[in-house]
Amino acid sequence: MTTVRRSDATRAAILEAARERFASDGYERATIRAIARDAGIDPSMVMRYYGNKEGLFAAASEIEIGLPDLGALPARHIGAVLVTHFLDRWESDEVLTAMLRVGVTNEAGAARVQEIFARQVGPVARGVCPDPEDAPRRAALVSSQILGMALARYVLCLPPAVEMSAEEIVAWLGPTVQRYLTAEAP
Amino acid sequence: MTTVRRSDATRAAILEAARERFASDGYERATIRAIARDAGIDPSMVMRYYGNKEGLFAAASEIEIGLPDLGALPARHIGAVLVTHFLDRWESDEVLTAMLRVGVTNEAGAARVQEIFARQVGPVARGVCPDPEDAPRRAALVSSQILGMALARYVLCLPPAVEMSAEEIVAWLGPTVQRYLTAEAP
DNA sequence: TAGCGTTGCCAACAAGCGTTGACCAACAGT
DNA sequence: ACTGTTGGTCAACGCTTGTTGGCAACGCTA
Repeated sequence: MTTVRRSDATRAAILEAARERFASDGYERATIRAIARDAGIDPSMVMRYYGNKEGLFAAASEIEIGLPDLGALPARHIGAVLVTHFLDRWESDEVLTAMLRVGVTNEAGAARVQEIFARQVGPVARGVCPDPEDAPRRAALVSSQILGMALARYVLCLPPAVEMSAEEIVAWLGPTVQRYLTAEAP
Repeated sequence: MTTVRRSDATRAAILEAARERFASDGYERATIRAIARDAGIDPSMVMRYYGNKEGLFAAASEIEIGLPDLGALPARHIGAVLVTHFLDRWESDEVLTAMLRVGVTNEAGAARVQEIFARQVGPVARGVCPDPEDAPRRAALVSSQILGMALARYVLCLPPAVEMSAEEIVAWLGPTVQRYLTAEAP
């Protein structure tokens, strides 16, 4: 049983501020002081509730991607569905952007990205690709394209990538992902 | 006329150490003190020769991608050629990895990545895509796939991406890039 | 109303950062 | 041999960082 503590609001405020700062500044430049200021409390509270900076990041990047029911969908459209879903997920909050930014300079962050993508797109690949043995390869290819678009659109902000509509991106990347998943090995 | 200074060796040592540190640690964690230690000199020399940390990074990321003669090649294989070339370039030294790592947390670094990719794959796209007006979009799509693979392989180090051979990667990504460049808009 | 755990602020710590200026040794030109 | 320039070190500066411990106010329970 998990009782409701009086400090739950503060804890949530800290997490929200942390996610924003990690997403926009990366791990090193997102200082505990700035996060505490955003949350309207003292820096020492962050330490009390999350131990240290690493613990704070671990808590802030605790998420569920929540891929939809993969098996029920027609295997023909799996590429477009995957791209759509990740695009939605990326734009719904800042957690994924934070993870990507942190993953580039921080060991724990990289592990987090690795784990999430392996656990989320790995099974999908295993389900639909011709030879289950190279499912990891397929998953990595898919991840490279999805992470690359996220990098270009949300982190580096290449103007054409930012201006494209979600539909356009799905129309372009969908077939790529589809091929990475279902085509015969070249 | 550029005379040869006695300190050129030191300057070069600093640049090499800086590129290594920026590539493996990112902008913030690559400290001037550590770079100077690697180069075997005093931190103050770095300041004397490059002004400040930003100047050092600017000097360390001064590179030429040097795309081969794009027009002379058959437009049918442009995708594979592009992927091969970038893969080579990425593995030949640490400058591109450094730029990618820094570009994620540093404003100037992001601008650098943006500029290099716009100036290098932009013209290629303008030369081969059906409608020159959406060449920037094509270039951004190509960049997203190439940067994404670099991210997965050299920064995040997803195991399958690291283990794939260069030929395999070209065989998979080549057609993608080819399609982004030459296919009719979907 | 007394006691106690919780919530929060404040002040400070040690360490590390980028950066600066004074100072010394070796060289080059006259 | 004298002098100005260059290559380099040393010690320190002001500042920010993550982190810590003490202390005041609050709310609950008896």
